[in-house]
Amino acid sequence: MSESKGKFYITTPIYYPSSNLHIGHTYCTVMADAMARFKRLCGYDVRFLTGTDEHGQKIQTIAQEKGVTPQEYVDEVVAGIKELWKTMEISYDDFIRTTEERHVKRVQAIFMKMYEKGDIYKGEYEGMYCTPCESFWTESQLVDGCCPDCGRPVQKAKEEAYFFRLSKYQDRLLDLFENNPEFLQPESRRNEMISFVKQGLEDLCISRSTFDWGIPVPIDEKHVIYVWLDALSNYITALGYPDEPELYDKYWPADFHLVGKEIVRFHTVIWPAMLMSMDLPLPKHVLGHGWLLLEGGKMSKSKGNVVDPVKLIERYGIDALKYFLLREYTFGQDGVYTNEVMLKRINFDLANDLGNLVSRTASMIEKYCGGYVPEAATEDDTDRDLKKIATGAASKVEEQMDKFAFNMALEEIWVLVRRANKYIDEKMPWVLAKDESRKAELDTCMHNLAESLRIVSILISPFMNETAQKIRKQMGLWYADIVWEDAFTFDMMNGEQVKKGENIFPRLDIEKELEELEAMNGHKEENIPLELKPEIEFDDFDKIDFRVGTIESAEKHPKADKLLVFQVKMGTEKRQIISGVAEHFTPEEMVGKKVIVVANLKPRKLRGLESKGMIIFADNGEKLALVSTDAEDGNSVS
RNA sequence: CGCGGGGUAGAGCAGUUGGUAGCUCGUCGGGCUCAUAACCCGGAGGCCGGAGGUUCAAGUCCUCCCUCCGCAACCA
Repeated sequence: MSESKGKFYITTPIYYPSSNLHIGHTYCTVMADAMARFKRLCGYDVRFLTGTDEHGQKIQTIAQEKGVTPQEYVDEVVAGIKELWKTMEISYDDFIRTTEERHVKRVQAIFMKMYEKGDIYKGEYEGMYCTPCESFWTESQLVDGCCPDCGRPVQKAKEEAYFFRLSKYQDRLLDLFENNPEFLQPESRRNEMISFVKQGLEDLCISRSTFDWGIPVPIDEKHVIYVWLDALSNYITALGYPDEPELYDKYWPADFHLVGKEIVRFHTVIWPAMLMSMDLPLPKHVLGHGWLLLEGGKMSKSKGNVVDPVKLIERYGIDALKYFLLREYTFGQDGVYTNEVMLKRINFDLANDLGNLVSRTASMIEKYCGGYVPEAATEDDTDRDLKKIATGAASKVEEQMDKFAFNMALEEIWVLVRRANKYIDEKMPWVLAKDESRKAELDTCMHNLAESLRIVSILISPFMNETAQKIRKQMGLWYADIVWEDAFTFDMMNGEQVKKGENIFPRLDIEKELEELEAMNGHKEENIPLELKPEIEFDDFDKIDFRVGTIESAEKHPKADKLLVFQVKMGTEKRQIISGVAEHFTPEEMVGKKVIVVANLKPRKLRGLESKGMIIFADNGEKLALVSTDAEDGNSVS
């Protein structure tokens, strides 16, 4: 019985169930899971938390569109997420949902703590308001100057709201970043946050009254608490803070918050400030990991290029996917996902190196030793070298895992796998087997290979539990639990019955798999309804006056990279229209083109220049295309 | 002068505190036959984005420039 080396509390973000999760989410969760399993194996008292962030306007809106209650909607999505984690053997200790009673009441308690501290005050929130939707929007959320939901115009409006004195903690936050370089990694993110805080922090609006799918503000039931305040609290409400603090006392502060780079700001500015306000200890580390990108750029649902982890798991197994994600990418940096990269990893590392090693070892022990692991009887330099690498691997893995360098940790294990393959070639057991006088050497060789695989099975178990078990089964180690310390010791095996089984990772025909994966993506069902904005009346449409225009000249906006300034002729009238298309078109190629213009759009200034109207473009989510016509300019379009 | 990160062999990437430039894949040649056409060895292939500077010594430190990518601003 090994005594605990201390506690280890690790978290993933709680995911927003506005749609199904994609491979980017599983990437983060797989890393957290691997770390949790590793620490448990090393003897830490681990707590691994994940969950879902279920409040907010977006959820409410989606539920409305689907004609269900928000609760019904999130229940369904969350069931799917839990199912996915089960399939992936994610070993979380707790799964928190922000709609759970335990969370709701504790967030209210947290709000009151901050309120009593004097850090929350009532003020006025000013923004763009859409009356029919009862929604506030920021300038940047507006689509064509109108409500992004219903497309109707918005007005400036004020409403009562509660604010958190974030500005008060500016200096302490800066101090945190500058004096505790360990707090936020990687360093590039830390630099970003330092400059962000230096720009000055404004107080944060932490209540909303335009929708009600959230946790009510305890002192004012008309308001619900801002989703980020709600969501960030999960890391301590799940531990029972403040009313049942047993787990809290044991595990807080968190050792690691694992988060995506897009939410680093919330976890390293708002969250610590909240904790400071409550006089609670801060998390020890926040790690911002990178994104998995596709060749075209970011993964997003609207582009329809989301990689579905479930399909990959069904086809290649959970361990292959986990191995690939952890081995291929460097923590903290973005990585590019392609099917080909994944297939190559699986084939070269898992099938060729590890799978084949297990296969050849098992079959030789069966063939040369009657299926039982013999004792070592001799030792030469080659044997010593193998043993050295085998027994030294565990501490190298520990070293890399301390840095969250999953890819390097796995690489260290594969140094051993490759060494063992090489060992076979050096020893040439098939030659030894033909010479009765060299039986001792042959035994040693088989013994050492079995030992190497025993150690490999321990080392990979946090990353690929299923595979570890398969190897142990074939090596006759079914009777023993996996114990980390055993990875430091050689010569533990003697007489185990080896039984060659199925190939643990069958070799893939990459060309063929690529085609089939491609086909799976291409074979979308026919006639899937598009995701559209809410239906409009003919009257709404009729309000728009489309006209044909000829672009007479075009130039870059002097003060903005993304804008082009066009002079457009529409029949008798010439006017200036600005479009955010500089990334897609050069000014030169636009001159002379005939385009469709929304001619009666309210004029607006863009970075100092007036734009009267808007030019229509087609957008596939990635690239814009001209919507052109050969009609005469000035013609109306309807 | 908004903030930040990159540019290293055909591709994808490592290169800690400055000391002979590495890994995986591909490619060419060889070995082996226990094994999943797998495994092992060897070769070719780099002005480490460019130009200056510091140093006995620079991929690594400093300055400037070119270029790509995020964020921010902005996309009527």
